[in-house]
Amino acid sequence: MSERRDANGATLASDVYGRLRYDILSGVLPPGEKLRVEFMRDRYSVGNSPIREALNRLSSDGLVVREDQKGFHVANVSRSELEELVRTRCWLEEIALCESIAHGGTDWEENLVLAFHRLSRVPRSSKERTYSANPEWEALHQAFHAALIGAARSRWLDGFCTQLRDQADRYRQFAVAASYPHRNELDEHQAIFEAAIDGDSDAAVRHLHAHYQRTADIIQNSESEFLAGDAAAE
Amino acid sequence: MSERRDANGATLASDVYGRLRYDILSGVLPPGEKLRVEFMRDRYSVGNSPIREALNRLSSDGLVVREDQKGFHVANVSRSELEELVRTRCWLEEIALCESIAHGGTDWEENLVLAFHRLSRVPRSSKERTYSANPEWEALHQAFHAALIGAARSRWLDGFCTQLRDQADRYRQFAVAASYPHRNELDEHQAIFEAAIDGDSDAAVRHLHAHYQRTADIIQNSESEFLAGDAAAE
DNA sequence: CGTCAAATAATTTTCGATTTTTCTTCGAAT
DNA sequence: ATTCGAAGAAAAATCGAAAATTATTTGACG
Repeated sequence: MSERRDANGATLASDVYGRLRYDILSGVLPPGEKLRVEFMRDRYSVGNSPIREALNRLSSDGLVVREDQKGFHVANVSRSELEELVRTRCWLEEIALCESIAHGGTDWEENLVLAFHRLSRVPRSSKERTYSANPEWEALHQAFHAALIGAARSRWLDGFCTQLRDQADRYRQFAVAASYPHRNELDEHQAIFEAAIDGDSDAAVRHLHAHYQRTADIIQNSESEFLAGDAAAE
Repeated sequence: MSERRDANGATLASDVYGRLRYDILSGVLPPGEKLRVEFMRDRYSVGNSPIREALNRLSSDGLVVREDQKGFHVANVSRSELEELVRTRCWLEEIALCESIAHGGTDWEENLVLAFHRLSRVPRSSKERTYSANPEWEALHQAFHAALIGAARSRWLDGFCTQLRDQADRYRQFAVAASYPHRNELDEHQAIFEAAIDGDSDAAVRHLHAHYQRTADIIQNSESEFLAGDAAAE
C-alpha cells in the first residue's frame, strides 16, 4: 500500500531525521562536517524537502548548526563546551532524580530494577580485550539512565535531559575506547541504582554526579582529533 | 540586489519563523489552531518550503505540534501543563539565578541595574484604567528576566530558560487583563532585583518563585476559553 | 434508520527545476 | 607580488506542480 515509506508509519522527513540523528550521535558524521543538501540527497535517497526538514529539526535540537544562506553543518565539539554540557546535565538530572525518588511510585521502581538488571547482563564491549561498540549495551545504558529520572513530573525536564544525554553520548563516542577495560561502569551504575532504590537522594545524586564527572574526565584527557584546539571551534 | 528578503539579512524561512513565533506567542494564532500550509502561504506570502521549514523548527521548540501525515497545529494549553511549566521554570531559573549571583561580574550587575531601571519607567498597560498590551513593557519585562539569569555559565540552561519563558509568556496573554490594575508587578520585580544585587540568593529565589507562582495563580483562576476543559487537551 | 465501503475532496508530503546567494577562480591594475 | 573586482561555478533557498495520504461525502445494503 505504502510505496515510499522507509521504516514504520512515518514521513520521509521523519525517517531521515532519525537516521541522520543516529549518524551524528554515533560519530559517522563527525563534528563540523558540512552537510550539503545534494550529498545528503544521495546518501539518504530522498528529495530536497525531507532533507531540509530533518536538518531544520536537528538544528533546533542542537545537533546541527544552521547558518542562513550558508547551509548546515554538524555541531562542533570542544573541551569547554563539554564542561558546560556536563555541568548543565548534572544540574538538571539532580532535580529529575530527586523528584523521581520523592514521587516515583511502584512503576518507576520496578522499571528501574528491570533496567538495571538488563544492563548488568550485557557486556560493555562486543569484543573481549579491545573495545568495540556494543549497540545492545548502548541502548540499555540509555534506558537505565532514562529510568532513573523517569518519574520527574515534567515533560519539559524530561525533554531537556534527553537532549543533554544525546549530546553527552556523542562526546562519549570520541573517547570510550580509551577507558576500556580499566573502568568498571557496572559498579558505578550499581551505586546510583541502590541509592535511588533506597530513597537516599543525597547519595544517589553524589554517585550520579561522580559517574558523569568520571566520564567527562576521560574524554577531556583523551586525545581525540575533534577536541584538538579548543576556543577555535565555532 | 536582494529582491525577496523581507526583513534583515535572513532567509524567508527564518523570517516566517520569527513572524509565526510572534503570532503564536501573542495569541493571534490561538492554541490548537490548525496550521494548514495553504492558509499559511497566503498569510505570509511565501511558498511551500519556507513555511514548512519554519513549522518544523517551531515544532522542536514546542510551540507547534507536528503529526506525521496530519500536519501542524499550535500547541495546546491546559491547567495541568501550566503547572508543569511553572514548576520546571522555577527549578531551572533557580539554578540560573544562583549561578548568576555567584559568578556574575560587573557586566551582569550593571546590565541588571539598567534593565530594572528601564522596566520601572514604562507603564504596564498602554491605557490607564483598562488593560491594553504595551509592547514596550513586554520587551523590557523579557529583558529584565533575561538579565537576572544572564550570567549562568551555560548556553544550554540559557536556551532552556528562554524556551520556558516563551511558553509562559503565551499563557500570560490569556489572563493578564484579569489582574490589572490590582497587581503591583513593579514591587515584585524590585524585590527580586534588590535581593539579586545584594547577593542574597535565598531571598532572590524566594521572590522569583513567588512572582511566577502569583502569575500562575492568576492564570489558573481565570476563565480563559482555552483553559476550559483540561485533561482533554491532547 | 444506521452502517459500511467506494468515490471524491481536501490536505500533507515530496519532487525536480528555477532563482538567488555565496564561494572560487582568474586576470588586470597598482 | 598583492589586491581588487568581474566572471564563472557551486551551493542554498525557493517555487509550483505531482504524488501520496487522510478526511469527507455519497449511496447501496441490511
